[in-house]
Amino acid sequence: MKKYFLTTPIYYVNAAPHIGHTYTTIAADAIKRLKRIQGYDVTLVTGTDEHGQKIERAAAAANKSPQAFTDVVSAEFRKQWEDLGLQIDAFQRTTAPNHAKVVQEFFATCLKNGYVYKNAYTGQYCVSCELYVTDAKPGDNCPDCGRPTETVTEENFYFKLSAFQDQLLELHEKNPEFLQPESKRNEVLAFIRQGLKDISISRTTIKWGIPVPNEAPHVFYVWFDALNTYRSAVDAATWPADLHLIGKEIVRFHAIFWPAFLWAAGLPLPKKIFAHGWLLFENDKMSKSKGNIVRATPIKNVIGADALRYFLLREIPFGSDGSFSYDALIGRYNSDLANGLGNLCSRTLALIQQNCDSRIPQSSGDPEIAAAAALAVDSALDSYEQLNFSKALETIWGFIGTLDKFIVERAPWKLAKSGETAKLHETLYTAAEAVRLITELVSPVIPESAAKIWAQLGFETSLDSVRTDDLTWGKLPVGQTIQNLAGVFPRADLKLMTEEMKQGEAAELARQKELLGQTAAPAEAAAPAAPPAPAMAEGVSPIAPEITIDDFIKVDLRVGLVKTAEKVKGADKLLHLSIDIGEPEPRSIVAGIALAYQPEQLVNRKVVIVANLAPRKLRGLTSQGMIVAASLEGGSPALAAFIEEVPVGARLK
RNA sequence: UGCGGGGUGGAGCAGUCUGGUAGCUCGUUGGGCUCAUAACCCAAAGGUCACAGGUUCAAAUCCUGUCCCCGCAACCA
Repeated sequence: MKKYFLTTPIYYVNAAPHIGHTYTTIAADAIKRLKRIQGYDVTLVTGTDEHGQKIERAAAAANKSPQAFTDVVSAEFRKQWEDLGLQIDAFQRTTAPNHAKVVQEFFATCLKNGYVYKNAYTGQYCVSCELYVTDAKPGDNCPDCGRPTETVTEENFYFKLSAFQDQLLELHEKNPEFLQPESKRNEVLAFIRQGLKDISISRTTIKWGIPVPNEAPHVFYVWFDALNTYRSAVDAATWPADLHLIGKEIVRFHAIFWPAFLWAAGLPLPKKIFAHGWLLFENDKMSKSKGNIVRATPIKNVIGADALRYFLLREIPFGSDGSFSYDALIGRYNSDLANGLGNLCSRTLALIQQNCDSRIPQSSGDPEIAAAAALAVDSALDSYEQLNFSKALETIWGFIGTLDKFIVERAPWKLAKSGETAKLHETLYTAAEAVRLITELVSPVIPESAAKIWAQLGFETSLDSVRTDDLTWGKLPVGQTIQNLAGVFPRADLKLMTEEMKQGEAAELARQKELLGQTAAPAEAAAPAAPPAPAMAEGVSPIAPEITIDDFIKVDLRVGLVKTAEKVKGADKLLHLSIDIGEPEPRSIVAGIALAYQPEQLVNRKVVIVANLAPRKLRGLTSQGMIVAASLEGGSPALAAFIEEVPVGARLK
């Protein structure tokens, strides 16, 4: 049998899974089911990426060893997929013993082939991103996360990415199918044309990683380690993958690094990489500060996994960014699943129950509907093949509309009264047979519900055994007895369900926090193999670790009076202030508050500043301190102020 | 200021590559039906396709310019 091997990203476990991870994995599961219908022997791999400094830190914050910490979070991912009924064939962890062996052998081969070398490097390193910042000087901030960089000299192993520049260019130029959607391919081509530099693939500053053989204290750095999970999860014969399903943030690593690594090791490349978009919340990026991160479990508990699957795959064109909201989810559920598919099944089966003694009547069905069905099947399969789920579902639902219309036109309830049995039977057979085809077609997207309808149609076989050949008209056995009629998609009450999901969300958040350890580091987004949206929290951000009074007293907070304020040229967010704190000269302070305050609002206002903060240059201006402000939702600041009169220069403690 | 992505009836989107009747879902209004989950069917209202030029027999679609929105970065000590 033909094989099909697909993967999700290997999720970074510095935080618990949220709906962004779920989106990717659900899509992968749907593709798996689809490929099975097409007759493939399908292997779906997912897993967790568990090494690196961020994990070390998150673990430390939770008072756990890295291994214990990742055990917990990894299990959380695995449990999530089980809860949602996803058909995962292999769940691989980067901490798995066999994985380390695969990575080490992979390295040895690259070394032998001359694509790896050792070199000393001094540069500015961002601890948070675990990345060297090129072109940065000491004191500069990380361009990605904005945190200060540290000057680090390190001996690293390097991978000769530069050696593959032409080959990579050719790969992407000649194989437009290799990376989709096309917009991503263009970005990658542009990136390659800029010129590729060799990349560091080991670290000596990190302990929590796979050791480079005989080269302690070197451990492998994220991508050399994580990407190989796709190989270590399966036996050698299963490689290469037919499809890597990824989020758009990790395109570069999959479309540039990974092919180069594989070439260096003399291994075949994956057939295709597909990057889907971000999942936004009501058109906003999900983020901790906005408190709008959503998790799958509460949604599943309230409205069902299939409702979520259907929503994600129908509402969002695969490859584009999409927007999640409770309103849209429930709206889709009611109009498409309850009123559409659910109601069609309900009326069809009820008619058969009432008029045909619950047996599928003798007929070959209406030829026009049969023809429409064939068209719908072809068109839907075609869209599916392009991973265009939304279009495939749109086509199927168009066919559902055709049937509703057909039933009204035929009015079988009238045929029954007037005794037109032959026509009645033809009508009901047509409806039931169409429902069968629809059920098979939607099964990759809503497997649980499709299986229910399947059983109601009287089938005793598993829906998983359906193949493309079955998708032709007339395969519904005449005389088969329909079973246990019950609504598959009861209508949802918008207000009630939204409320329940929000409550469930709050509870789930609390549970996850508990799981990760109360003071878990607010590990943010940009996690290597993780899709959209930052991790963690909503509402109140976690309280920082405990300090002593001695720690606090180190911070010198003073009351200051704003003397002048002006916008910083060429910067949207910065204001340049001079602030009197009783010193001979007012301080020059640059603050990122221009979006919230006009300069004239601030002059003569009393503010609180951190007076003993190391000076720093921002946009060419020296800032000798920092203004204290509450950080509101969306990141906008509100300056601290006093109700009583306070003298300039007074210290806060 | 760069780099992306957008601006299409009340809402959300498709259509733009490959010019030629502006389409879908939801919502609204009127009617129908009663098998079905207050569902389903029919009909109607509602858009100068952001703006301005240009190419063309013909532009939502191609070209030029402008405006606006969103994300990211530069800059939130």
